[in-house]
Amino acid sequence: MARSVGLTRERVVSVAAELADTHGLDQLALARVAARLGVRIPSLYNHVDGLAGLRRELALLGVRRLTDQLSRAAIGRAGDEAVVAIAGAYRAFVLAHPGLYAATIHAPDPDDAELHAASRATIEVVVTVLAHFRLGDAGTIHAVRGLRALVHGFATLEAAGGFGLPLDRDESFARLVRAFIAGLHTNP
Amino acid sequence: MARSVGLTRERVVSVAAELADTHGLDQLALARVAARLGVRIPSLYNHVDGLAGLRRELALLGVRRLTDQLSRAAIGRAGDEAVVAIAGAYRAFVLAHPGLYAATIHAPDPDDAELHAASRATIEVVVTVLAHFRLGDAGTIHAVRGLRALVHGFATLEAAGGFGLPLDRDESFARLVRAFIAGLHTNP
DNA sequence: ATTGTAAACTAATATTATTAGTTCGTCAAG
DNA sequence: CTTGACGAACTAATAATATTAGTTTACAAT
Repeated sequence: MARSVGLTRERVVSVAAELADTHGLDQLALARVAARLGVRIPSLYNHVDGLAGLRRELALLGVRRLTDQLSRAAIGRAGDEAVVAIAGAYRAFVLAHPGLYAATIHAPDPDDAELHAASRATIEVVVTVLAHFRLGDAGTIHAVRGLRALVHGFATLEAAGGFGLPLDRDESFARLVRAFIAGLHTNP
Repeated sequence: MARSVGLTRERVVSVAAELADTHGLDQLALARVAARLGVRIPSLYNHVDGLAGLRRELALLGVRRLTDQLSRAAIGRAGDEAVVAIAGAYRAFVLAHPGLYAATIHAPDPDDAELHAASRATIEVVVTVLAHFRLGDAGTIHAVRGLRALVHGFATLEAAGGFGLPLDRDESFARLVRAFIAGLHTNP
């Protein structure tokens, strides 16, 4: 029996992310992760601090990947176009990785500096994009909150199957983002 | 030992709703419900179909209470004022009953006619309020989705502690809703 | 009085997470 | 080479949970 099977924290977290995306974050269990890796449950504790620790790792991974996607979407764009791009990228990320994204939402440990820094990096991207609208410090924060709320709300409802009627969801989303952008221009 | 302790489905669901609101829906366990009611776990099965059934009951209760709150908020109001009112009522409901509200989100059983009817009733209130803007059939649905996404997103992020900075959240919300309403007037 | 029903129970099973302690390669120091 | 420390994965045990099966008993209707 191979004593070392090449388990690493990266592999454990990666498999967990896959499972969370396909079966839902609330269905994530160490038992499934271990089974998928061909390993007994306690072995996971050598790489990850239990289920809570694993979920924290997922949150960190999710925030970082989201930041990455938003940054890429904003490259070479500015103003309205950049807002549309990051909104679309955010929505696409939630739909592609619903479990990983869900992990990023739950209120983090206030003492977790690493996770807080990662979250701030995400906000930073949006702040940068919205800075071009010259809304002032407070105005920019209000706008960041609004944009995030709107995209988060749309994407999570969509991922949860919350839009029953057979009407084009892309169109609904585009209209919502357009309306928000219009508001950015008319605000004091 | 009293053989009948006066347990009813209503009491079970009511206690569960309380626990879900205070400790989070994901922390809801039959063990806690039973303990709170001074009863053994299996006794709950006489009134509720296991944990899954209990969560379904919570979803139904949540949707109905939400519809009730939205309806009340819209009474005697129309146009912009009505939109502001139901948006505020929706947000207040999520903040006051985060667990109950969370239960209403998870994708329901497609065969659950009762739950679907209740959901449709909620949508109906919003449709009625937005009908005054004369957006057409499709336009109204897009607007309903947008409003719901925006309020859902803001309130759930807020409830999850997602807005770190010490800037007035009421103001952020008011601006977002105003921008949305402005969009309703300018859209084709 | 009797009998049926329903509510609550005990007991048993399965799944999960967690901790403690064990085994056994591997690798580096002597 | 040998040896000894370390780490990765293990077994075993414990606790919490949900669920099901089968049992008891109060109460109400006949």
